[in-house]
Amino acid sequence: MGLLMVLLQVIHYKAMVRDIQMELFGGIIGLLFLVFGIWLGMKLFNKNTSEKYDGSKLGLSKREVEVLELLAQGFSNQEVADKLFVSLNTAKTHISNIYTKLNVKRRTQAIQKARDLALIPTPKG
Amino acid sequence: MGLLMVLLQVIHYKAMVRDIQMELFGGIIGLLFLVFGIWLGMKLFNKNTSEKYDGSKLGLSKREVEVLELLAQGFSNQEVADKLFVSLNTAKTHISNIYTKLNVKRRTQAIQKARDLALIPTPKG
DNA sequence: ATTTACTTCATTCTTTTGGGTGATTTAATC
DNA sequence: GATTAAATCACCCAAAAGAATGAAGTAAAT
Repeated sequence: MGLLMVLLQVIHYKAMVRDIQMELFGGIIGLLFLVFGIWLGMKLFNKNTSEKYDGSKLGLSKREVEVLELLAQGFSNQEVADKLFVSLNTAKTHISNIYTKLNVKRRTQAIQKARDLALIPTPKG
Repeated sequence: MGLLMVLLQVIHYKAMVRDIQMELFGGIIGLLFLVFGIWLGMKLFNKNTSEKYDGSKLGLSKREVEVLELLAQGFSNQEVADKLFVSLNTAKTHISNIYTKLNVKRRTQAIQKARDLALIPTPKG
């Protein structure tokens, strides 16, 4: 009878341990699903947060590519300046240099060319 | 001894049932995390996926869509006017009306929105 | 016939954009 | 230490773009 009691105790103990493991396991699974969900959400609805676009071929600096992306998002010179925390003059200088390097005359053309050269993300993907 | 065997069988059975329930529970939790993750991913990486628009046409006239296409090709107001054989003033009027109807402030935004609404062909596909 | 929508053009005015030049600072490189 | 590339900002000027009007002709629909 004592042996039986011990046996039952052991079974009970193992069940408890498994419960804890189960909770841990469930938590990990949950986390994995969370990560996967975020990744999936990103893929499905992405606007490409961070991917490097190489402007080196055309001598575009990283700052200029940055400006280019803002132009492509439809911002005015002043808005670009604000978003980069620089003066309007600075923004205009960057933009002018971009036009020269891309060999275009207007911002709409610059946006087109930048997209065409894959210097900036495309609207859809 | 027979009673003991039965007892063990019952315990084992209950553990199995609980295992199944656990798996179900874990699956549900996983799904919830998945949904939450997707939602989070959407929130984090989506910048206005789609904006509800009135009708499919938004009240844009044939001529206005024509102007829109030229804008999207990077032409200046004067160039648009020339291509349509109208005066600069007329082109500007059309363009202004387009901005009003599309509810935008700049031509770059108009181009974007027009593409987004598939009012004009996209550069790629 | 009257209304309605579209297209056309004009004027006036303000804002934005673009071109050109030059200067300063900083970081990296030689 | 000198050179170089970036990034920053300023000033001036001209052109383009945009906002807000009004108006006139035309074609289609009611």
